[in-house]
Amino acid sequence: MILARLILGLLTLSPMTGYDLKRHFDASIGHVWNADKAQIYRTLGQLVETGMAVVKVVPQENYPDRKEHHITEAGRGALRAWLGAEPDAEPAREPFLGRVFFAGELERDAVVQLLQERRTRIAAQLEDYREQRADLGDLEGFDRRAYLMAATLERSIGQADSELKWLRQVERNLP
Amino acid sequence: MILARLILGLLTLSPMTGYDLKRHFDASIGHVWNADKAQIYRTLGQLVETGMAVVKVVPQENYPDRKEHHITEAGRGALRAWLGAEPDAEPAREPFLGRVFFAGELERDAVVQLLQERRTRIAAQLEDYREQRADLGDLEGFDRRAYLMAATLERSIGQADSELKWLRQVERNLP
DNA sequence: CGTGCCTAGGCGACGAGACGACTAGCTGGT
DNA sequence: ACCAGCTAGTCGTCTCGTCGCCTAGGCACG
Repeated sequence: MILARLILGLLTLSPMTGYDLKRHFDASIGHVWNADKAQIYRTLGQLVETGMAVVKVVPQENYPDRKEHHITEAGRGALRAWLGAEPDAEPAREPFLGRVFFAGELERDAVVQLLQERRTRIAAQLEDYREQRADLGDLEGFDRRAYLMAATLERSIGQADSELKWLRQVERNLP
Repeated sequence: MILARLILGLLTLSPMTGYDLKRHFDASIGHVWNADKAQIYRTLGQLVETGMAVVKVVPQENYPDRKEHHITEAGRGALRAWLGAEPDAEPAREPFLGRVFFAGELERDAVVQLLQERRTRIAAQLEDYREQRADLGDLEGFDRRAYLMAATLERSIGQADSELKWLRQVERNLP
């Protein structure tokens, strides 16, 4: 369900093919959600079936035809309804914390290694986010739409940043 | 897969029934992972099939029999192997950020409301985590096992805390 | 006396997501 | 000349997780 909403959201930016969508998931909203391409195409099919989007085939030279998916008024309505609706509870799912929770089973060295590997991983991610953020420039003068999109990136940055601090602290104090 | 590991981890603390496990998921590791009870029972079945755990039926007076699941040596080995293994990439999945990302479709007031609702939600969660944390007391003198478990809770607290800060900032600066 | 909740466990169906394979023409590099 | 990679899309299978419903005895409340 959520994937359908995110796709509708992306279609408000511009009409897209499944392929275009996949690239957006890998790039612009990769820090929020990621999707399997098979899943994307299936969901696009459902959106068309339920009248949320319509397909326009655009032939190209030297490349496969583009099946452009355009959002319909019904689709826009459904998107707005979702955005304004009661958010349903998000169950916690933090695989890494799961490891840490039971890492007492390991030797101390192994725990330290676990934490350090995570640290390099998150640091790399943070670096990536910061680059994306830098590409956006100063938020002053952004309209609400652009501001909110950039804000989600800042949240991901803040998140990575606070995890790094936590990791360092745990490493320092680990008995 | 991950659920199997978490269950094995819990079984190292003490033998448990599916029912016991469900309560642990709702309480102690609720901030890390949550699981459907049907899923728990199914996974327990698999663990027994693959020799990771064995069942001991304990009759009770006035209550249904307890099917206690005890972790085996093979189970302990599998758990340690998992804890030490390469963590696989965790795709980002933040439904709320998904909303915010496209919230530009809404009126300004509706966005503010969205942010505020989230804020009360997270604040309540934070309160809950803080209570759990207070129940644990001072970390000084904890062994590694207990320290790491408490550390995951602190991570969840830090996470909620940094989200609250972000929410306030976004509300303030929202164009 | 009935209603609802607690303990304990189970079943079946469904949707979401992950993974891999396959088609097909064009482009760029060695 | 050949292999790799990009654009674009399709299919099938599998696992994971969710949801709802069911059994069944004991307990407390009103």
